[in-house]
Amino acid sequence: MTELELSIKSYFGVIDPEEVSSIASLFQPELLKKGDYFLKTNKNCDRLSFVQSGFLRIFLETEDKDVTQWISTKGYFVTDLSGFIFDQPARWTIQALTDVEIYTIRKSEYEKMKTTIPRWSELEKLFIVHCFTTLEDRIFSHLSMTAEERYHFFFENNKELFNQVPLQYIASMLGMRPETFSRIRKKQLS
Amino acid sequence: MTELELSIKSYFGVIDPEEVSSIASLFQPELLKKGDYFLKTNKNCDRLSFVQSGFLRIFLETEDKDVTQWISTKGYFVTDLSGFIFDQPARWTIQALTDVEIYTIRKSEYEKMKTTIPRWSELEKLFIVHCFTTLEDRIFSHLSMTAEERYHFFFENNKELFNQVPLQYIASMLGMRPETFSRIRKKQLS
DNA sequence: GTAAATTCTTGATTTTTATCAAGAGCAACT
DNA sequence: AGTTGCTCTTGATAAAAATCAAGAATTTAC
Repeated sequence: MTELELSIKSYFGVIDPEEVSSIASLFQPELLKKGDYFLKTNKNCDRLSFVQSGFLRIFLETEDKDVTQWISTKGYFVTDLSGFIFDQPARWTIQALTDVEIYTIRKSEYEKMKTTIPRWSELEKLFIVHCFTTLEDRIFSHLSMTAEERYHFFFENNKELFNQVPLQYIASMLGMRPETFSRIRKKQLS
Repeated sequence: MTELELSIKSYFGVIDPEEVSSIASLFQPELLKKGDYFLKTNKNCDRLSFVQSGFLRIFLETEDKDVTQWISTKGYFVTDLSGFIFDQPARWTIQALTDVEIYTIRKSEYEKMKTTIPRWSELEKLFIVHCFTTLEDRIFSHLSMTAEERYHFFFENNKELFNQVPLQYIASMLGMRPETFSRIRKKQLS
Protein backbone atom coordinates (compact mmCIF):
# COMPACT_ATOMS: atom_id res chain seq x y z
CA MET A 1 0.00 0.00 0.00
CA THR A 2 1.20 3.49 -0.81
CA GLU A 3 1.26 6.17 1.86
CA LEU A 4 -1.67 7.80 0.17
CA GLU A 5 -3.62 4.57 0.44
CA LEU A 6 -2.61 4.11 4.06
CA SER A 7 -3.77 7.62 4.88
CA ILE A 8 -7.04 7.19 3.08
CA LYS A 9 -7.54 4.03 5.07
CA SER A 10 -6.74 5.65 8.41
CA TYR A 11 -8.68 8.85 7.72
CA PHE A 12 -11.78 7.13 6.54
CA GLY A 13 -11.78 4.27 8.99
CA VAL A 14 -12.24 0.64 8.15
CA ILE A 15 -12.70 0.36 4.42
CA ASP A 16 -11.99 -2.42 1.94
CA PRO A 17 -8.75 -2.46 -0.10
CA GLU A 18 -10.59 -2.22 -3.41
CA GLU A 19 -12.25 0.98 -2.29
CA VAL A 20 -8.96 2.37 -1.07
CA SER A 21 -7.13 1.89 -4.33
CA SER A 22 -10.11 3.08 -6.30
CA ILE A 23 -10.09 6.33 -4.34
CA ALA A 24 -6.30 6.67 -4.42
CA SER A 25 -6.23 6.30 -8.19
CA LEU A 26 -8.14 9.58 -8.57
CA PHE A 27 -5.31 11.57 -6.96
CA GLN A 28 -2.53 12.98 -9.16
CA PRO A 29 0.99 13.81 -7.96
CA GLU A 30 2.08 17.44 -7.91
CA LEU A 31 5.18 19.30 -6.75
CA LEU A 32 5.32 22.67 -5.06
CA LYS A 33 8.51 24.68 -4.57
CA LYS A 34 9.20 26.42 -1.30
CA GLY A 35 7.26 29.67 -1.32
CA ASP A 36 4.71 28.55 -3.91
CA TYR A 37 1.09 29.25 -3.14
CA PHE A 38 -1.27 26.30 -3.02
CA LEU A 39 -4.15 28.73 -2.61
CA LYS A 40 -4.80 32.40 -2.02
CA THR A 41 -7.57 34.01 0.01
CA ASN A 42 -10.67 34.79 -2.06
CA LYS A 43 -9.60 32.59 -4.94
CA ASN A 44 -11.51 29.51 -5.94
CA CYS A 45 -10.33 26.34 -4.22
CA ASP A 46 -11.00 23.39 -6.48
CA ARG A 47 -8.57 20.88 -5.08
CA LEU A 48 -8.12 18.62 -2.10
CA SER A 49 -4.59 17.33 -1.63
CA PHE A 50 -2.77 14.79 0.45
CA VAL A 51 0.65 15.85 1.71
CA GLN A 52 3.28 13.26 0.89
CA SER A 53 6.24 15.31 2.09
CA GLY A 54 7.02 18.85 3.16
CA PHE A 55 5.10 21.54 5.03
CA LEU A 56 2.33 23.94 4.11
CA ARG A 57 1.19 26.93 6.11
CA ILE A 58 -2.48 27.86 6.22
CA PHE A 59 -2.85 31.49 7.20
CA LEU A 60 -4.57 34.82 6.81
CA GLU A 61 -3.06 38.29 6.59
CA THR A 62 -4.81 40.88 8.75
CA GLU A 63 -4.04 44.61 8.90
CA ASP A 64 -1.50 44.25 11.67
CA LYS A 65 -0.27 40.68 11.49
CA ASP A 66 -0.30 37.28 9.83
CA VAL A 67 -2.34 34.66 11.62
CA THR A 68 -1.24 31.08 11.03
CA GLN A 69 -4.23 28.83 11.39
CA TRP A 70 -2.44 25.51 10.89
CA ILE A 71 0.62 23.84 9.40
CA SER A 72 -0.09 20.80 7.26
CA THR A 73 2.42 18.01 7.38
CA LYS A 74 3.02 14.63 5.82
CA GLY A 75 0.02 12.37 6.08
CA TYR A 76 -2.57 15.16 6.29
CA PHE A 77 -5.02 16.47 3.77
CA VAL A 78 -4.99 20.10 2.84
CA THR A 79 -7.70 22.28 1.31
CA ASP A 80 -9.92 25.21 2.15
CA LEU A 81 -12.82 23.03 3.22
CA SER A 82 -15.63 25.54 3.00
CA GLY A 83 -14.34 26.89 -0.29
CA PHE A 84 -13.92 23.44 -1.73
CA ILE A 85 -17.31 22.15 -0.65
CA PHE A 86 -19.43 25.28 -1.14
CA ASP A 87 -17.55 26.70 -4.15
CA GLN A 88 -17.08 29.89 -2.19
CA PRO A 89 -14.04 32.21 -2.23
CA ALA A 90 -11.28 30.67 -0.13
CA ARG A 91 -11.01 31.83 3.47
CA TRP A 92 -7.31 30.93 3.77
CA THR A 93 -4.04 31.44 2.00
CA ILE A 94 -1.95 28.27 1.79
CA GLN A 95 1.74 28.43 1.02
CA ALA A 96 4.55 25.87 0.83
CA LEU A 97 7.07 26.33 3.65
CA THR A 98 9.40 23.85 1.99
CA ASP A 99 9.41 21.95 -1.27
CA VAL A 100 6.27 19.85 -1.08
CA GLU A 101 5.00 16.67 -2.73
CA ILE A 102 1.24 16.32 -2.80
CA TYR A 103 -1.40 14.12 -4.36
CA THR A 104 -4.31 16.12 -5.62
CA ILE A 105 -7.89 15.48 -6.60
CA ARG A 106 -9.84 18.18 -8.44
CA LYS A 107 -13.37 19.07 -7.45
CA SER A 108 -14.78 17.63 -10.69
CA GLU A 109 -13.15 14.24 -10.01
CA TYR A 110 -14.10 14.48 -6.38
CA GLU A 111 -17.75 14.83 -7.31
CA LYS A 112 -17.58 11.61 -9.27
CA MET A 113 -16.67 9.57 -6.21
CA LYS A 114 -20.24 9.92 -5.01
CA THR A 115 -21.37 7.72 -7.87
CA THR A 116 -18.39 5.46 -8.45
CA ILE A 117 -17.79 4.55 -4.81
CA PRO A 118 -21.06 3.54 -3.21
CA ARG A 119 -20.00 4.20 0.33
CA TRP A 120 -18.30 7.51 -0.46
CA SER A 121 -20.90 9.84 1.06
CA GLU A 122 -20.68 7.97 4.32
CA LEU A 123 -16.87 8.00 4.33
CA GLU A 124 -16.78 11.65 3.44
CA LYS A 125 -19.06 12.45 6.34
CA LEU A 126 -16.89 10.55 8.78
CA PHE A 127 -13.87 12.40 7.47
CA ILE A 128 -15.45 15.80 7.98
CA VAL A 129 -16.75 14.96 11.44
CA HIS A 130 -13.26 13.88 12.34
CA CYS A 131 -11.96 17.27 11.24
CA PHE A 132 -14.70 18.93 13.26
CA THR A 133 -13.69 17.05 16.39
CA THR A 134 -10.09 18.12 15.96
CA LEU A 135 -11.18 21.76 15.92
CA GLU A 136 -13.34 21.24 19.00
CA ASP A 137 -10.24 20.03 20.80
CA ARG A 138 -8.31 23.06 19.68
CA ILE A 139 -10.98 25.43 20.94
CA PHE A 140 -10.99 23.59 24.22
CA SER A 141 -7.24 24.11 24.47
CA HIS A 142 -7.76 27.87 24.17
CA LEU A 143 -10.52 27.87 26.79
CA SER A 144 -8.66 25.78 29.34
CA MET A 145 -4.91 26.13 28.87
CA THR A 146 -2.25 28.82 29.22
CA ALA A 147 0.20 29.57 26.40
CA GLU A 148 2.77 27.39 28.15
CA GLU A 149 0.39 24.46 28.46
CA ARG A 150 -0.57 24.75 24.80
CA TYR A 151 3.10 24.79 23.89
CA HIS A 152 3.87 21.62 25.81
CA PHE A 153 0.81 19.78 24.62
CA PHE A 154 1.55 20.62 21.02
CA PHE A 155 5.25 19.89 21.38
CA GLU A 156 4.60 16.41 22.75
CA ASN A 157 2.48 15.56 19.76
CA ASN A 158 4.46 17.34 17.04
CA LYS A 159 8.12 17.24 17.99
CA GLU A 160 9.28 16.82 14.39
CA LEU A 161 7.80 20.17 13.39
CA PHE A 162 10.01 22.16 15.75
CA ASN A 163 13.18 21.84 13.74
CA GLN A 164 11.66 21.99 10.29
CA VAL A 165 9.59 25.15 10.03
CA PRO A 166 10.05 28.74 11.28
CA LEU A 167 9.03 28.78 14.92
CA GLN A 168 7.17 32.06 14.57
CA TYR A 169 4.49 30.21 12.60
CA ILE A 170 4.07 27.59 15.29
CA ALA A 171 3.82 30.42 17.82
CA SER A 172 1.04 32.08 15.84
CA MET A 173 -0.82 28.83 15.39
CA LEU A 174 -0.74 28.32 19.17
CA GLY A 175 -1.98 31.84 19.80
CA MET A 176 1.12 33.52 21.22
CA ARG A 177 3.80 35.97 20.09
CA PRO A 178 7.18 34.69 18.92
CA GLU A 179 8.92 36.21 21.95
CA THR A 180 6.65 34.32 24.32
CA PHE A 181 7.24 31.16 22.36
CA SER A 182 10.98 31.66 22.54
CA ARG A 183 10.89 32.15 26.32
CA ILE A 184 8.78 29.06 26.92
CA ARG A 185 11.13 27.12 24.68
CA LYS A 186 14.16 28.29 26.63
CA LYS A 187 12.60 27.17 29.91
CA GLN A 188 11.80 23.81 28.40
CA LEU A 189 15.32 23.22 27.06
CA SER A 190 16.95 23.81 30.44
CA MET B 1 -43.84 26.61 8.01
CA THR B 2 -42.92 25.73 11.58
CA GLU B 3 -39.77 27.10 13.13
CA LEU B 4 -38.29 23.65 12.90
CA GLU B 5 -38.98 23.61 9.18
CA LEU B 6 -37.57 27.09 8.73
CA SER B 7 -34.41 26.11 10.55
CA ILE B 8 -34.00 22.95 8.55
CA LYS B 9 -34.37 25.04 5.45
CA SER B 10 -31.82 27.61 6.52
CA TYR B 11 -29.32 25.10 7.91
CA PHE B 12 -29.40 22.84 4.93
CA GLY B 13 -29.59 25.48 2.26
CA VAL B 14 -32.02 25.57 -0.61
CA ILE B 15 -34.19 22.50 -0.40
CA ASP B 16 -37.68 21.77 -1.59
CA PRO B 17 -40.67 22.08 0.77
CA GLU B 18 -41.57 18.41 0.46
CA GLU B 19 -38.11 17.44 1.66
CA VAL B 20 -38.30 19.93 4.50
CA SER B 21 -41.55 18.60 5.90
CA SER B 22 -40.47 15.05 5.34
CA ILE B 23 -37.36 15.70 7.46
CA ALA B 24 -39.23 17.73 10.06
CA SER B 25 -41.79 14.96 10.57
CA LEU B 26 -39.08 12.70 11.98
CA PHE B 27 -38.44 15.02 14.92
CA GLN B 28 -40.42 14.56 18.14
CA PRO B 29 -41.08 17.32 20.69
CA GLU B 30 -39.50 17.00 24.13
CA LEU B 31 -39.37 19.21 27.22
CA LEU B 32 -36.42 19.67 29.55
CA LYS B 33 -36.65 21.33 32.95
CA LYS B 34 -34.02 23.78 34.03
CA GLY B 35 -31.07 21.78 35.34
CA ASP B 36 -31.95 18.60 33.42
CA TYR B 37 -29.14 16.92 31.60
CA PHE B 38 -29.53 16.44 27.87
CA LEU B 39 -26.32 14.43 27.90
CA LYS B 40 -23.47 13.51 30.19
CA THR B 41 -19.82 13.03 29.31
CA ASN B 42 -18.96 9.43 28.41
CA LYS B 43 -22.58 8.43 27.95
CA ASN B 44 -23.99 7.37 24.64
CA CYS B 45 -25.42 10.23 22.59
CA ASP B 46 -28.17 8.91 20.36
CA ARG B 47 -30.09 12.08 19.66
CA LEU B 48 -29.85 15.23 17.63
CA SER B 49 -32.18 18.00 18.72
CA PHE B 50 -33.37 21.33 17.47
CA VAL B 51 -33.81 23.99 20.15
CA GLN B 52 -37.25 25.59 19.94
CA SER B 53 -36.87 27.67 23.10
CA GLY B 54 -34.55 27.99 26.07
CA PHE B 55 -30.81 27.60 26.57
CA LEU B 56 -28.51 24.63 26.87
CA ARG B 57 -24.93 24.71 28.06
CA ILE B 58 -22.34 22.41 26.51
CA PHE B 59 -19.43 21.97 28.87
CA LEU B 60 -16.81 19.78 30.45
CA GLU B 61 -15.71 19.57 34.07
CA THR B 62 -11.93 19.50 34.55
CA GLU B 63 -10.05 19.09 37.84
CA ASP B 64 -9.96 22.79 38.60
CA LYS B 65 -12.83 24.32 36.66
CA ASP B 66 -15.81 23.92 34.35
CA VAL B 67 -15.15 24.82 30.75
CA THR B 68 -18.20 25.96 28.79
CA GLN B 69 -17.69 25.09 25.17
CA TRP B 70 -20.89 26.61 23.82
CA ILE B 71 -24.41 27.73 24.71
CA SER B 72 -27.13 26.49 22.39
CA THR B 73 -30.04 28.80 21.75
CA LYS B 74 -33.29 28.86 19.86
CA GLY B 75 -32.85 27.92 16.24
CA TYR B 76 -29.71 25.84 16.74
CA PHE B 77 -29.18 22.13 16.73
CA VAL B 78 -27.62 20.44 19.71
CA THR B 79 -25.85 17.11 20.01
CA ASP B 80 -22.42 15.69 20.73
CA LEU B 81 -21.50 15.39 17.08
CA SER B 82 -18.65 12.92 17.31
CA GLY B 83 -20.57 10.78 19.81
CA PHE B 84 -23.69 10.83 17.68
CA ILE B 85 -21.97 10.05 14.40
CA PHE B 86 -19.31 7.60 15.59
CA ASP B 87 -21.31 5.98 18.42
CA GLN B 88 -18.52 6.93 20.76
CA PRO B 89 -18.78 8.03 24.41
CA ALA B 90 -19.87 11.66 24.52
CA ARG B 91 -17.15 14.26 24.88
CA TRP B 92 -19.45 16.88 26.38
CA THR B 93 -21.99 17.31 29.13
CA ILE B 94 -25.07 19.21 28.02
CA GLN B 95 -27.43 20.72 30.57
CA ALA B 96 -30.55 22.88 30.37
CA LEU B 97 -29.90 26.40 31.72
CA THR B 98 -33.63 27.15 31.56
CA ASP B 99 -36.72 25.15 30.74
CA VAL B 100 -36.17 24.03 27.19
CA GLU B 101 -38.35 22.88 24.30
CA ILE B 102 -36.58 20.74 21.74
CA TYR B 103 -37.45 18.60 18.75
CA THR B 104 -35.49 15.40 18.74
CA ILE B 105 -34.55 12.74 16.25
CA ARG B 106 -33.03 9.48 17.48
CA LYS B 107 -30.02 7.95 15.80
CA SER B 108 -32.09 5.04 14.48
CA GLU B 109 -34.54 7.41 12.75
CA TYR B 110 -31.69 9.59 11.63
CA GLU B 111 -30.08 6.65 9.84
CA LYS B 112 -33.26 6.12 7.88
CA MET B 113 -33.07 9.55 6.29
CA LYS B 114 -30.22 8.32 4.12
CA THR B 115 -32.64 6.05 2.30
CA THR B 116 -35.93 7.94 2.52
CA ILE B 117 -34.55 11.33 1.48
CA PRO B 118 -32.42 10.96 -1.63
CA ARG B 119 -30.45 14.15 -1.16
CA TRP B 120 -29.91 13.60 2.57
CA SER B 121 -26.24 12.63 2.46
CA GLU B 122 -25.45 15.76 0.52
CA LEU B 123 -27.45 17.98 2.88
CA GLU B 124 -25.91 16.37 5.90
CA LYS B 125 -22.43 17.04 4.55
CA LEU B 126 -23.22 20.69 3.94
CA PHE B 127 -24.55 20.95 7.47
CA ILE B 128 -21.41 19.50 9.01
CA VAL B 129 -19.08 21.60 6.88
CA HIS B 130 -21.03 24.63 8.01
CA CYS B 131 -20.42 23.64 11.63
CA PHE B 132 -16.74 23.13 10.83
CA THR B 133 -16.46 26.62 9.38
CA THR B 134 -18.02 28.10 12.49
CA LEU B 135 -15.35 26.44 14.61
CA GLU B 136 -12.61 27.69 12.31
CA ASP B 137 -13.86 31.21 12.92
CA ARG B 138 -13.80 30.64 16.63
CA ILE B 139 -10.23 29.42 16.57
CA PHE B 140 -9.30 32.43 14.50
CA SER B 141 -10.84 34.67 17.14
CA HIS B 142 -8.57 33.14 19.76
CA LEU B 143 -5.49 33.54 17.57
CA SER B 144 -6.15 37.12 16.61
CA MET B 145 -8.26 38.86 19.26
CA THR B 146 -7.91 39.98 22.87
CA ALA B 147 -10.50 39.02 25.47
CA GLU B 148 -12.09 42.43 25.05
CA GLU B 149 -12.36 42.07 21.28
CA ARG B 150 -13.89 38.62 21.63
CA TYR B 151 -16.38 40.05 24.11
CA HIS B 152 -17.50 42.83 21.77
CA PHE B 153 -17.64 40.62 18.73
CA PHE B 154 -19.75 38.05 20.54
CA PHE B 155 -21.94 40.68 22.15
CA GLU B 156 -22.80 42.28 18.83
CA ASN B 157 -23.98 38.98 17.47
CA ASN B 158 -25.65 37.56 20.58
CA LYS B 159 -27.09 40.44 22.57
CA GLU B 160 -30.13 38.45 23.68
CA LEU B 161 -27.98 35.93 25.53
CA PHE B 162 -26.56 38.50 27.95
CA ASN B 163 -29.67 38.86 30.05
CA GLN B 164 -30.87 35.31 29.92
CA VAL B 165 -28.07 33.07 31.11
CA PRO B 166 -25.45 33.33 33.89
CA LEU B 167 -22.66 35.53 32.57
CA GLN B 168 -19.96 33.31 34.00
CA TYR B 169 -20.81 30.73 31.35
CA ILE B 170 -20.48 33.24 28.54
CA ALA B 171 -17.15 34.29 30.07
CA SER B 172 -15.91 30.72 30.03
CA MET B 173 -17.08 30.16 26.49
CA LEU B 174 -15.13 33.24 25.39
CA GLY B 175 -12.02 32.06 27.21
CA MET B 176 -11.83 34.50 30.11
CA ARG B 177 -12.51 34.56 33.86
CA PRO B 178 -15.80 35.97 35.17
CA GLU B 179 -13.99 38.92 36.79
CA THR B 180 -12.43 39.90 33.49
CA PHE B 181 -15.79 39.58 31.81
CA SER B 182 -17.41 41.75 34.45
CA ARG B 183 -14.78 44.48 34.02
CA ILE B 184 -15.10 44.55 30.25
CA ARG B 185 -18.84 44.70 30.65
CA LYS B 186 -18.59 47.65 33.01
CA LYS B 187 -16.41 49.55 30.54
CA GLN B 188 -18.87 48.84 27.78
CA LEU B 189 -21.93 49.99 29.76
CA SER B 190 -20.38 53.37 30.54
C1' DG C 1 -41.89 36.97 52.02
C1' DT C 2 -37.72 35.71 53.90
C1' DA C 3 -33.56 33.04 54.23
C1' DA C 4 -30.17 30.69 51.69
C1' DA C 5 -27.63 30.06 47.78
C1' DT C 6 -25.74 31.60 43.76
C1' DT C 7 -23.98 35.04 40.79
C1' DC C 8 -21.87 39.33 39.92
C1' DT C 9 -18.90 43.20 41.01
C1' DT C 10 -14.98 45.57 42.83
C1' DG C 11 -10.38 46.39 44.66
C1' DA C 12 -5.70 44.93 45.46
C1' DT C 13 -2.21 42.13 43.83
C1' DT C 14 0.26 38.75 41.04
C1' DT C 15 1.08 36.35 36.97
C1' DT C 16 1.02 35.99 32.23
C1' DT C 17 1.62 37.73 27.88
C1' DA C 18 2.52 41.53 24.57
C1' DT C 19 5.32 45.19 23.04
C1' DC C 20 9.47 47.55 21.85
C1' DA C 21 14.16 47.57 20.76
C1' DA C 22 18.56 45.70 19.90
C1' DG C 23 21.65 42.29 18.82
C1' DA C 24 22.96 37.38 17.69
C1' DG C 25 22.50 33.47 14.80
C1' DC C 26 21.49 31.31 10.40
C1' DA C 27 20.45 30.64 5.78
C1' DA C 28 20.26 32.13 1.02
C1' DC C 29 22.36 34.50 -3.00
C1' DT C 30 25.75 35.79 -5.79
C1' DA D 1 33.42 34.15 1.49
C1' DG D 2 30.82 38.11 2.30
C1' DT D 3 26.71 40.50 2.29
C1' DT D 4 21.85 40.63 2.85
C1' DG D 5 17.75 39.14 4.79
C1' DC D 6 15.29 36.54 7.82
C1' DT D 7 14.61 34.43 12.26
C1' DC D 8 15.36 33.86 16.91
C1' DT D 9 16.65 35.45 21.47
C1' DT D 10 17.03 38.56 25.25
C1' DG D 11 16.11 42.43 28.31
C1' DA D 12 13.26 46.15 29.88
C1' DT D 13 8.77 47.67 30.23
C1' DA D 14 3.77 47.90 29.57
C1' DA D 15 -0.59 45.91 29.13
C1' DA D 16 -3.78 42.23 29.73
C1' DA D 17 -5.74 38.84 32.32
C1' DA D 18 -5.83 35.80 36.48
C1' DT D 19 -6.19 35.30 41.28
C1' DC D 20 -7.77 36.20 45.86
C1' DA D 21 -10.98 38.10 48.91
C1' DA D 22 -14.96 40.48 50.32
C1' DG D 23 -19.22 42.34 49.75
C1' DA D 24 -23.46 43.52 46.85
C1' DA D 25 -27.07 42.00 44.00
C1' DT D 26 -29.99 38.67 42.26
C1' DT D 27 -32.25 34.31 42.11
C1' DT D 28 -34.04 30.24 44.21
C1' DA D 29 -36.31 27.52 47.60
C1' DC D 30 -39.06 26.94 51.39
